[in-house]
Amino acid sequence: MKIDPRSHVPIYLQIADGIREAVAAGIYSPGESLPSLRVLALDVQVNPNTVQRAYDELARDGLIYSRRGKGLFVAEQGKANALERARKTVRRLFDQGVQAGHSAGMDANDIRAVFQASMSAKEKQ
Amino acid sequence: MKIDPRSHVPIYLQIADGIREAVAAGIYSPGESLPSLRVLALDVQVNPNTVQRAYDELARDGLIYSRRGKGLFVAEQGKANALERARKTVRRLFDQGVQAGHSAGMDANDIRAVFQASMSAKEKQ
Amino acid sequence: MKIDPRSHVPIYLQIADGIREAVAAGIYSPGESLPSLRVLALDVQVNPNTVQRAYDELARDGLIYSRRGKGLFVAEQGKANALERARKTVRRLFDQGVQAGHSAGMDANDIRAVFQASMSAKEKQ
Amino acid sequence: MKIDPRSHVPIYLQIADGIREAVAAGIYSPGESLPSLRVLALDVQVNPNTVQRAYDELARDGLIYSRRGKGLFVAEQGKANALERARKTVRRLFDQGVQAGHSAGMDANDIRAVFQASMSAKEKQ
DNA sequence: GTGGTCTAGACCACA
DNA sequence: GTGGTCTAGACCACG
Repeated sequence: MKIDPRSHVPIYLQIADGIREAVAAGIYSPGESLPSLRVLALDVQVNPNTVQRAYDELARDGLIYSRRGKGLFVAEQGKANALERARKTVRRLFDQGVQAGHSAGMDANDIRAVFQASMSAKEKQ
Repeated sequence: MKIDPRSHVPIYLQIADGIREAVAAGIYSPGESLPSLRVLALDVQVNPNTVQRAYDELARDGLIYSRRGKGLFVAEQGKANALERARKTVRRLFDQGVQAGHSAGMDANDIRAVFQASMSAKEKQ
Repeated sequence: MKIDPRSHVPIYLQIADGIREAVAAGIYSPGESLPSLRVLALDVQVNPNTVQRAYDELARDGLIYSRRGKGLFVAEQGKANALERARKTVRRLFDQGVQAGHSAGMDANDIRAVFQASMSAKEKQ
Repeated sequence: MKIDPRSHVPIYLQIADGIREAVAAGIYSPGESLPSLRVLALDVQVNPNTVQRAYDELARDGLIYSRRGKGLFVAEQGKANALERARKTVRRLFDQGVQAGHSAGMDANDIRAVFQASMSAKEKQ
């Protein structure tokens, strides 16, 4: 997982989003255990409190749950849940972009062109 | 201009973005004067200092300039500047959306479908 | 005289400085009359109050004096006065530049090089 | 850092310039943390908001960056950035001085003499 | 009237 | 503890 400590997006959210995406993409499956607080904290080089906050966020969403003394696990509905949420995130970002372009006087074709450029850039990666 | 005081986006940025879009869309033209600090503050129901910070942001970007005792004016290159910036904002949002979808395991068609939905929703407004 | 309404330097100071330099350079001589408020205001396209403030500034410095009903005149010591002041202004600007360069870790040769560049640029005009 | 509250240069700019020079001179190095808002505010005897505005200025220039909850840090390109900017500041001041002298009828030798005096005065400090 | 700076003090998010 | 935002209200410079 890539963490950018200079980003204005809080680190705990970057971590939570990274895990959400990993679950949605099937990298972690329902029932499977997640990296422990300390392991993940070492991995991404942040304070364990920060990782804790990320896991709290995910638990509140019902994406993961903890079993005392056993660790953290992906919930049964975790993957569907994460996918649904990812789709909403994408939709929200697109809505914002479309709205911003529209407000600035761009027409539908202008906006579509920008989207195509964005898709092409991604495919070339 | 619509301001959402509960948004996580700072009010001063919401105001700055609103003006930027207005300039990009030609609502305010180069050389024209903008609403005074106090007038806009009353209009959007915030403290004049907050409006000033928004105008400050725009002045630093070269979108507007101030003449003490006279008021605030749209810079000559203001419209081009704002359009350019709006385009970049749209592109950044789309890039983020595409990236988020991709990370969550959505394929290009999934992502395109979400974009289409977003465009359709906008057109229906 | 060139006035830049977008400059952060107040217009009345730009006008006062312009006249000071003109007197120092001998464009206006002691005993000679200066353009009237209204004429100068029309010339540089500003409010007569602003020109008045510039003339006030100059009168306080003893560079010019007014004769009621007759107009404004350059004082006897005006040219020497203005030259002395110009020299001080130049010295102050150079002192600031030298100080700024020094504080930023530039050595004497670095600073001299910048000065030479500045002189060369002026000569080429 | 020396702050002159009676100067016409706003306090926040005096602070920003002081930090810029310190970075250019290598007193603070890339990656290193800067004094916290509150500490610096106590140090220079001004309101923390004023210090924040200074840091804001520097962050917008890319000289420093902030990490909420952690502190303020010198950017990787901070030193080069600051040096470049310092050079421009020196050049601007010299240009202004040369221009002022020229407008007042001083010739190149007069102007050079003032510069030499300025350099000598600095060396004697 | 205009914009610009500064203070005091509040509250929030983050680590 | 850190930085970030906002308000209220003061005072100044300018035109």
